[in-house]
Parts: sequence; structure tokens; C-alpha cells
Amino acid sequence: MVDMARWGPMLETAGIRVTSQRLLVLEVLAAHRLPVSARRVHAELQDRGATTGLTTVYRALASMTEAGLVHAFTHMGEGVYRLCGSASHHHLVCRVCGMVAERQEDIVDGFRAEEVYGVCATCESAESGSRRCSTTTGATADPPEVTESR
Amino acid sequence: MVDMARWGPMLETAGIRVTSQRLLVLEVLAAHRLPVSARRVHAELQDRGATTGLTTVYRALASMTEAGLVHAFTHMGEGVYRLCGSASHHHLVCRVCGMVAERQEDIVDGFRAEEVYGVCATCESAESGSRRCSTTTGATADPPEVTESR
DNA sequence: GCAGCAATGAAAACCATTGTCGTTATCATG
DNA sequence: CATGATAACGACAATGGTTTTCATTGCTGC
Ligand SMILES: [Mn+2]
Ligand SMILES: [Mn+2]
Ligand SMILES: [Zn+2]
Ligand SMILES: [Zn+2]
Repeated sequence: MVDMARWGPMLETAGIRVTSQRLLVLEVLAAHRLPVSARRVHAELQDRGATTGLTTVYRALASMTEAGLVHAFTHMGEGVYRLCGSASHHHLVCRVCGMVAERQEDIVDGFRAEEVYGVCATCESAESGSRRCSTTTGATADPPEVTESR
Repeated sequence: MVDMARWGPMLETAGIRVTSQRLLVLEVLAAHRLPVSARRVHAELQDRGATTGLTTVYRALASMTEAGLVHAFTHMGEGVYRLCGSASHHHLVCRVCGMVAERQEDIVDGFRAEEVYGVCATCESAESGSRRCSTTTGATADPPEVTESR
């Protein structure tokens, strides 16, 4: 039911137990290029007929994040997760349209950036320069889900 | 009771009503260099003898953020707010020790960065290079409050 | 003064996340 | 294969920051 051969060794290498639930969560994560919420992972597991509880999804994501297999951050007020590549990198997250992009280059000297929140070029030009100061809360558009990079 | 002369014009310019509660919130924000939570603002208002409710604090912060007077973002799972300077800038936020620094320079081409989450130099060197991949959740230290910039 | 509308305060609702606890799975060992 | 130790699971309750509801109050312009 689960592609054990593919994800099992990864969990072993990370030093955490191989369980069917973790393997399932990994499969769901692998099916998405972009970050997904715990809630979403759980829903897709239900669709597959798995009986895994939401609590367990949270714990699986937490343990695998802890182990360095999963990259986690907060997007629009809820936690999102994605499979972690080997290289160090950071995310650009647009607070207006929800776009997420991955970048490799170091951007700040003396600081290892992981998640960079701001406004993408598209939304920047679309925003008629009205605000006195840039803000972070209250998206002006309605961002449906994490969207494509660029 | 409130330094009306100082903050009144700011609210008027922003196009929102001048209320005693908003003036009080502005005074509390002005008393801090670093971002404070709604809860914290409320507590300090209580200390001053104000009867302002937490709900109103949230609404005042929301309206002033909307109006561009306040800069808001999320820190360690809760919203934090601070008075917004006139110049565009971004914050460096260390997810390990909670340090917040402000920077002016643009750091990413084609993206206006507002909040940059990552690991500061101090915590980076302290972290014995064990993790396979950098993560964002689960601070390894216990970060008490927003701390000083560098 | 009065209609109209925004702002307030208290309480309840919301909702993602975490804790509890009894049960089950995993793994090493005999 | 049986056993015991330990980690993980599942269902559910609890938590905590934030938002909504709703009745009430306070401006604002007429
Ligand atoms: Mn990533
Ligand atoms: Mn700022
Ligand atoms: Zn955008
Ligand atoms: Zn730090």
C-alpha cells in the first residue's frame, strides 16, 4: 500500500522509526511541489482510504521536520510543510497572492534566511501606491492556496 | 490622560477616527522599540488603569495596520505589532533566539521583503552542525520575548 | 435633538495546534 | 517465536490567540 522502498531508508537514515503513517505522509508531500498544510495532508490520506488521524499527521510532520526531512513554515496563518531538499535554501512568500518561490543564494550577510515574507513584483506593481507603509497582515486579495513559484 | 496632540494628527492623516483607545495603543507601541503582542499591549493598558478590552486592542491594531500606521507580523505563533516608520524596511527575525533587527537595504531582486525568518549568526555558530536540513519550526532554545536587535 | 453610523466591551465562537491517556506497533533480545 | 522496552498511534479534550456576535455607547452631520 505504501512505497516502502522509497521512503523507508530516508526515515532510517534520519534516525526515526519507520511507520506506515510517516510513509504515507511522505508520499503525500512528494506529490506536491508546493507546501501543504497538515489539514490538507490528512484530507488526502482520507481520500486514499487511510485511517490516519489528524493528530498523527501533525506528529509525523513534527518528527520529520525535527529530523530534517521536512521543511516547515507558516503561510497565511497556518503551518505548511514540504519535502526538504538537501541544499540550504530559502522561500520567498508573497503575502498578497500567496506565491512561493525557492531560492538558493544567500541574501543577507550574517543571517541565514529561511522564509522571506513580502510582496512579489507582480503584486507590487498591481498595488496602486496608496499605503504609507508596507504591512504584513491582511492580504488585500483572497489567496486560495499556496500557488506556483513565479 | 492621553497625549492627544502627538498621535491625533497621525490618525487623522491616516483617515481613521481618533479614539482614546487608539491613542492609548499608540502610546504603548511608541514605548517599545521592538514588536509587542496584542496581549502585551492590553496588559500594559490595564497597568495604566485603562479599561480597554482585549477585543478593542485587536481592533485598534487591525485598523491602524490597515491604515499603514502599524507594522504587523507573526512571531513565535502570535501576532506582534510595532509603530511603522516612514521608510520602507524589513525585519530579520531569528527563530532560535527571537532576535529582531531592522534593515533598510533591498535584499532580493524583484521582491519587496518585509519579514525575513531565519537564524542569526550567533545562533548559527552555537548550533552544532547536526541537522541535515534547516528547519523553521521547533525553536531549540526557549525564546522568552522579542529581544534586542543584535 | 436626532438619525445614521462607527466604535466599544463582554462573552461566545473559532480553529489550528498540542496534551492526555489507553492501546498498538516496532525492534532488540532471549 | 515469545517477551519486554520504548516509541508511535488514535480519539478526544484542552489550549490559546484571534475573530465574531450583539447589545450599548459615542461621534458626526443635519
Ligand atoms: Mn524548501
Ligand atoms: Mn518595522
Ligand atoms: Zn504576489
Ligand atoms: Zn538567534
